[in-house]
Amino acid sequence: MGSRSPRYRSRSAGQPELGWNRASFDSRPNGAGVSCSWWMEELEMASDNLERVRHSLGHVMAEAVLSLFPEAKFGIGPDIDTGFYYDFDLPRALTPEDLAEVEKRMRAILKEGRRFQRSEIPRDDALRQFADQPYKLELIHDLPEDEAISTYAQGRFVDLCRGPHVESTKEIDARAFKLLSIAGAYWRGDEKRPMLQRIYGTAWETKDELDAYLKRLEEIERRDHRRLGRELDIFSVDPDIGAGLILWHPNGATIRQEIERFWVDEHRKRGYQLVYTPHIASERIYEISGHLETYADGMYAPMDIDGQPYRAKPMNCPGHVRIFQSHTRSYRDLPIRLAELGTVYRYERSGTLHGMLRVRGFTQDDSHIFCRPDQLVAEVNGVLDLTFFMMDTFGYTYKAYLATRPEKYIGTDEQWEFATEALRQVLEDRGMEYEVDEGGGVFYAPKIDIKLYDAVGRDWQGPTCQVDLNEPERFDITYAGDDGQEHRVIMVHRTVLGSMERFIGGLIEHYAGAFPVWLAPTQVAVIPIADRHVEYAKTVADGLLQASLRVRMDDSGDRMNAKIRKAQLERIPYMLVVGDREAEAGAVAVRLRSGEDLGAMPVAEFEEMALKAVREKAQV
RNA sequence: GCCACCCUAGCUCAAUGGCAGAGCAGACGCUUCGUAAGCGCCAGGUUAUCGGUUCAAGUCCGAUGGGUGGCUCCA
Repeated sequence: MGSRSPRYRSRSAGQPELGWNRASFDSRPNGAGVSCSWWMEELEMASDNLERVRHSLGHVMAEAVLSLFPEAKFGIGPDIDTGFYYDFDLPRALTPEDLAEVEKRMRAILKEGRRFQRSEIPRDDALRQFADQPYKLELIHDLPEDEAISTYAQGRFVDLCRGPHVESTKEIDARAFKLLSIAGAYWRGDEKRPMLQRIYGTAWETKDELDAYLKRLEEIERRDHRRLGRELDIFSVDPDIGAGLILWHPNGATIRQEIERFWVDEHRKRGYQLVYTPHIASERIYEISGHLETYADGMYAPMDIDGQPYRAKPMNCPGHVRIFQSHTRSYRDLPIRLAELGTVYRYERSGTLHGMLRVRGFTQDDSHIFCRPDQLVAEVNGVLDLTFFMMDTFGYTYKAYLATRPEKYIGTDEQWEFATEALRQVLEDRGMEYEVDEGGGVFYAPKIDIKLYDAVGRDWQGPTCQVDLNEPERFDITYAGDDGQEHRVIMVHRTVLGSMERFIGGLIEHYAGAFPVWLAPTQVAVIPIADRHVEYAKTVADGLLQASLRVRMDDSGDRMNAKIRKAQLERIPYMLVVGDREAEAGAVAVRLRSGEDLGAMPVAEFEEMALKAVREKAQV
């Protein structure tokens, strides 16, 4: 693909973008019983009133902080999806104890039943009134000359603010908010400017809603892929290997191999050709591609090979382009779809690294489709077919966005028009609901982005499909048309999973560690009740192993109950308990990780059932 | 990278500046058990690393590495 990767909105960044969810959560580790997302609706229903409550609480918090720190300087304090925050410049760092004290003072203020009073004041008065508040002064200076400047007063405390607010603090349920965390935040998001201290709070209409939200945060913590990754022995990160570099343990490697196998099969079926490209390349290729110009910050320093600078590969596209260009291509050859599970290395600032979700080396499921203009619509359609098929398989729901030309862009208006319309046509023809993300494209490409919603209703940046307007020019990629002339190739970049690291990290949370049978590192645990059953258990396990099931037989000295508990904690889909009765009958007693007891059945019957679940990639 | 905080056994956590401990996991022994933890015993540590203050540092100070929550940025 081109010089910039698709925009990703990290769900791990910022306060979790979560709404309140009615679904009750099962605290057991298999995560059974978590139902899907009402939360989006809940968010949309979040009334104007709730926004006013949240914003008003921001002011109340500001007053509480001021009473604690008379020298406090104020930044901004808006309401957000789940509450509010306010940025302060304070003489010292805040501690968790301060948070408790601020919260206490807020409750006292709420109790007083303050009225919020709006005033519109002349600019000069505003400048005078906030003379000792440099950040507020800056905000005032940036307001248009003709715009009225308004302030809100709640008793003695006055803040520059557009509003609106509740009438009185009596409208706020003092039990329905909570201060959550302290974080650094640059003034106006600019890292060259001072770093302020931000206090995040969450606020709801009622205490029940607050409790539901806090419970939801706990559920999300239980699903955290870093925690489950360690507990389920899926991956680790070792400081001596390096931050942001993932070690895939056998369990993680099994999951990854199954997904990669699935991915390879589906791509072959759909006419993709698989390729491999090297992990390092001469700098020359990145001069041609333009990455050295536009992506240098994301690339590692050059290494010297025989006096020539080489770089770790940050993108797969140049290699794919060169494979395409290794022959002259005729219009009859197109489309050519090159795909690679291509490992790339990109510099990420240390503070942004996060488990498997944000790393410095990762494997993209990358593909570049080289086609003629008249093939573009069909190709994009094919990409979406594949995309939705795979996302359905993993049980994600999704929403499509058409991202159009941004302010800064390269290429001609005609190119943008052509490419954007092709994408739009595909979405229209499919009768899909989609939103237009005006100006949300990358500088070299319009694109279709798919946002995924997981089992607890969180959104993730998912598949993306871009019509690259940069590299065909830079590399001068052409084919011979039926007129014997050279024509410019259309190049589609697309990824379905994104990267194996991020996708599987997300899957861990989506499934809460309880992978469907086809992905489960161990699919079957055979549990002999007493030592005399071990021999029979071995026979059963061997048989299933020969049938290509991933089986483990537990011949430890533990009691059956303990063996079951261990298997449960590992989220093993099937537990086969074998005792005298089963050995006698050539049967196994099947327990599912949901706790359901299917009773005894012949081994052959179980084998068939399990293989069917694998084959169908059943969501159990 | 920046701000704040954190780093004690594989994991989760104790220990006023004064003898480094527990539970789980692990090894071993006993128990042979019918759907989520049987009992006992043993082992496990240069308290992330390096340096400093102190009679004495897990504890106080500094640096480095790593992590957490954010900011910024992204697959």
